[in-house]
Amino acid sequence: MPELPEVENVCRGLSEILPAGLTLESIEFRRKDLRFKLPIKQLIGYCGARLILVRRRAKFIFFEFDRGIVFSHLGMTGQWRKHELAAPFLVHDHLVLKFSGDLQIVYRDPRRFGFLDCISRGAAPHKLLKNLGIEPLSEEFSGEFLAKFFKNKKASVKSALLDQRGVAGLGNIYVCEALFRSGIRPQKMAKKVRPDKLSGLASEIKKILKASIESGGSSIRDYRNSRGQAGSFQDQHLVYGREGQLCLICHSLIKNIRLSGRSSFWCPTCQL
DNA sequence: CTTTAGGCCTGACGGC
DNA sequence: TGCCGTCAGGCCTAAA
Repeated sequence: MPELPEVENVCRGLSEILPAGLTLESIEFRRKDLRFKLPIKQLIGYCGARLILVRRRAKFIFFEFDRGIVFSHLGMTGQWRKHELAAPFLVHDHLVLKFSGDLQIVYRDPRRFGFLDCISRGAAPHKLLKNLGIEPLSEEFSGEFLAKFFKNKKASVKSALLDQRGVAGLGNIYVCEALFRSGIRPQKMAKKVRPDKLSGLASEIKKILKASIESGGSSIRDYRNSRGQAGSFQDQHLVYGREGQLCLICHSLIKNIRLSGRSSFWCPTCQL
């Protein structure tokens, strides 16, 4: 569900709800597993810890504490929401983090593709984090970076961009949109994309991510920020979810092909 | 090393 | 109304 702009919005919202310096007082486990079994003992070890900040890395949310990091991935349908003290729980409310000052946040996730884990001080790099690629909004992400990453890659440019080991944080929506806006067919072999198109691709990726963050992300179905609000960037999608409709640039019919199991929307005229 | 298929889950939707 | 198949913003794992 949530890609980089959505996760960024969740982190910003959580930072407002949870000011630095709060103490994590307890964790309520309403079930023992999400996508993976929860490391309950280790997580309980964070009770009493002071929160330093909440930030995003790729599509992960990092709760940084004085004694280590608790991190969360939202999968397809995960949400972190502020939870009022006496409020009832909903069926898919799985975890509650209870902080000092009666501030609580709840993790809700119908499909349970999300998960929560932690990395304690001095521990080996976590296997789910150690292969993460660079941030697309960083300085080092550029056409030259893509040229290096795409070199010798026989996979489609679409799959290559979804590979979190290269650029970390993109998902299906923003890859479809960025490829359209830079005029590249999703099914084109990564290594065969003309090098002069790669700086355009990198800059369209940055542009679209920033614009989406500003719009509060894309809410296709489930996504809500930590205050329960939907984003509005779906109104600016040019191809995603528009199969069979007219291209807004050239009026061709937008197509949808499956690439490595994912729907890929594109315009046969605008994308070469 | 690479790429692909299957699997994890629930819920919404369309066709019959 | 209800049942069934399909699909969904992610990504790990095993297999080829």
